Amino acid sequence: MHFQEDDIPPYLDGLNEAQLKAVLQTEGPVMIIAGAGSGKTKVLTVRMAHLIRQGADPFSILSLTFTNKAAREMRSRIEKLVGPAARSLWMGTFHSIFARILRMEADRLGYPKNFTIYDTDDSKSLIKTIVKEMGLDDKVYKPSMVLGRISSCKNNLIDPLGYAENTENLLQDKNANRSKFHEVYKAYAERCFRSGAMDFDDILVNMHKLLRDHIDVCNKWQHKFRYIMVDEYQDTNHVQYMITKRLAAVNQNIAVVGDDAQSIYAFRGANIQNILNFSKDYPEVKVFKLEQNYRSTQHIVNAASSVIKHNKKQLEKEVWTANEPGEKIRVVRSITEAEEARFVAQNIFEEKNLNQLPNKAFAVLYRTNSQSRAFEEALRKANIDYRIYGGTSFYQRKEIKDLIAYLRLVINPTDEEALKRIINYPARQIGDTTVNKLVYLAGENHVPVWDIVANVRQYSDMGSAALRVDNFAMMMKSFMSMAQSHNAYDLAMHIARQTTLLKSLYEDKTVEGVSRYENTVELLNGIKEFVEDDESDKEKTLANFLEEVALYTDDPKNQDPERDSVSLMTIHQAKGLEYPHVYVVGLEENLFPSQLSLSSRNELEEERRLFYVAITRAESKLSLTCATSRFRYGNLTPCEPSRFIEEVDSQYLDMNLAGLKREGVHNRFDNSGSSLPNRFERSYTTRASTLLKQVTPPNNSLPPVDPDFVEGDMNLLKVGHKVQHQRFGFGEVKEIEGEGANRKATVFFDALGEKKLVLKFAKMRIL
DNA sequence: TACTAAGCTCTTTTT
DNA sequence: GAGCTTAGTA
Repeated sequence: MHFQEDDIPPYLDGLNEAQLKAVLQTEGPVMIIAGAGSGKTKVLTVRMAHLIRQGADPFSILSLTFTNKAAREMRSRIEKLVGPAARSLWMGTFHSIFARILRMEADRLGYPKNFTIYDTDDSKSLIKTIVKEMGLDDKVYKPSMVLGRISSCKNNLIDPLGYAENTENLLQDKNANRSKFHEVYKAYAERCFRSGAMDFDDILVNMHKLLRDHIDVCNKWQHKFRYIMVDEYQDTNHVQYMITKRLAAVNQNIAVVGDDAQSIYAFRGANIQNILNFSKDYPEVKVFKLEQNYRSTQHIVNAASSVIKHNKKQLEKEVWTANEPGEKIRVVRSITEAEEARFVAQNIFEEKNLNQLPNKAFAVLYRTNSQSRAFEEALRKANIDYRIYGGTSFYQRKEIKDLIAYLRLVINPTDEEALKRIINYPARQIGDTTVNKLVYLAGENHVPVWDIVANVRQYSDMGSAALRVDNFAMMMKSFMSMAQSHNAYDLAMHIARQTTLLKSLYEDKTVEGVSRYENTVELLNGIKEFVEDDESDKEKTLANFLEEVALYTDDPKNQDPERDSVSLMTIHQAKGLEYPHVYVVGLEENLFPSQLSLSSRNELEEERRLFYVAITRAESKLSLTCATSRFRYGNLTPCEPSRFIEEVDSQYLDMNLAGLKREGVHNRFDNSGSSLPNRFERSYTTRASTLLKQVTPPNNSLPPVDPDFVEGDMNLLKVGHKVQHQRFGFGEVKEIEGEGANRKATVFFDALGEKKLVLKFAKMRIL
């Protein structure tokens, strides 16, 4: 299709040549290799808008993404282009789209329509139960390890039978002293099926099975989806690859978008070969390369290229930008993570005021979720609003999972994990002994545990416990019948009241108790909103709500676009996002690159791609920060700067800005052997009044804390006292100054080695 | 069966 | 440090 100059529809305005070509090539297989910041999302959304404008039925367009955030972003952008028609698109994550299809076709696979989706906790709990039942050593068969192996089997479409038939697998397991693994896998699969439950991987595996084994169903969906688009194709794993290939087999209109330099999900089975081999699968493929970066300054783009070129495996690609050179990348090294966080918070504060920027212009990116703490604290103290993505989400909280377990059981009584969670919560005198018996009977009779619970007396030889189990069953049955006639909110509220869940949380006036109560109320409000939401065309059933809870793992509180806050997230979550100012923090060897990633899979290249993703999030200003020591597992450990800092071409780096210790960064490269540079003899000050919270009861190796000291009277602290500080470990008081609550102690901490770190601190315990 | 204190283990990224 | 398990007690 060709347009005259003045003929170009307005929605195609502002596309460069490569982007326009990629948009207009709507038929046949298309591969778009899109460098970071090259307008990939723009191309995808405009392409969909273009299809719709050309008369394609939105219901015939399937667009798959990896994260909910990406799906949401894309939906809102398309809505701006084509209006409400965007709602009819089949757009979402692999998991949410396939779950939707599987619900329609569940009977074909022998699953109930209301099948449950097990989250990682459910899966691990089930594995733990199975390992216990089989009498295996739970030190060898650790739930996370077992689940990890099961997951990678599923991602490669190896079922329990196929696994057990492969002698190589069995030999490998035997050598690793886990020869029963295949039996655990088999039991796990059977148990999930019996519970009417799919785990995350099952959603993919079963989707594949559905298309493979049911030709009529496969045919239906193949014809339905005339156009298929896959975002982040470099992150697809084998089963995802097989599904999309099959779905596209009839129309062959498949467009994949990706960047091999941003492949960061090998740990969950992503196969970079999928994108590298795309042209082999579709010889007539049209390839478009988007190489102009519109997002970042020259310094950032060039720095990113200078790092990624250390990787061997990559597609040919030259990312460039016409943007300003911009500022150099700042490198900052602090003493501890707390100081690192304070630096970032203060820097955000200054930049904000200097350049009149909103909070949402800033993002702090880290390798692991646990690193968020220090930054939360620093930002809170600086009075800067922030939001944390990921980590323990709202739906992972105990009180939320408890109430949701009731709802899950109502919808799908065969859900074993939900049943086990609540059968004795709140306590109703049904202990482990009874529960184990029920589960055992279920296994004996090859029925779901609920069947036993609902008919205890038929199976019962358990005396008075039977009465209590029966009462529980009666209560659940009343909820189930109520579900027929009431909406999700009324039912949830009824359950929360009837089970005294709400009341007991309300009566708990501890800080945690209050927050648990508030969370539960919030969940109820969330259900109410879901029920009353007219926007979405989805049915307002409880089953749909539970599906959202299981698959939309991001915190609903984080989705308010109006809220002006600094974003804190892992680099994985930052994929596809961009911010004017970015701080990539915790750049220390063994943390980023991660020790585990290097030792278990030797994935330095993937870690480097992750670093590449991190720095290409920044539009104009980028800071790389690290600490010289960090508390890990409760111990203060020295840290070396990440090798990735070294890999950035130094002409793009500014090592002399605020707080930078150039010689600090150089220390590692000097081979001086010491990880703590001399210049860290400096002082810290904290008010004595913060002490109270920090005094903890003595353990057996320490004498009791002086009660007067607990009262906050610093006068008892004398030179020579041995103290313990929560961050810096053990040390000795060298000097005392000031009076009362303002009294300061200068302490030398031995944890920091020969190099003395002098602190003025009151947050400590006397030994 | 329920509750508490002490002891042990594991630390990555996501749907 | 946190989360979980175990042992001991009510």
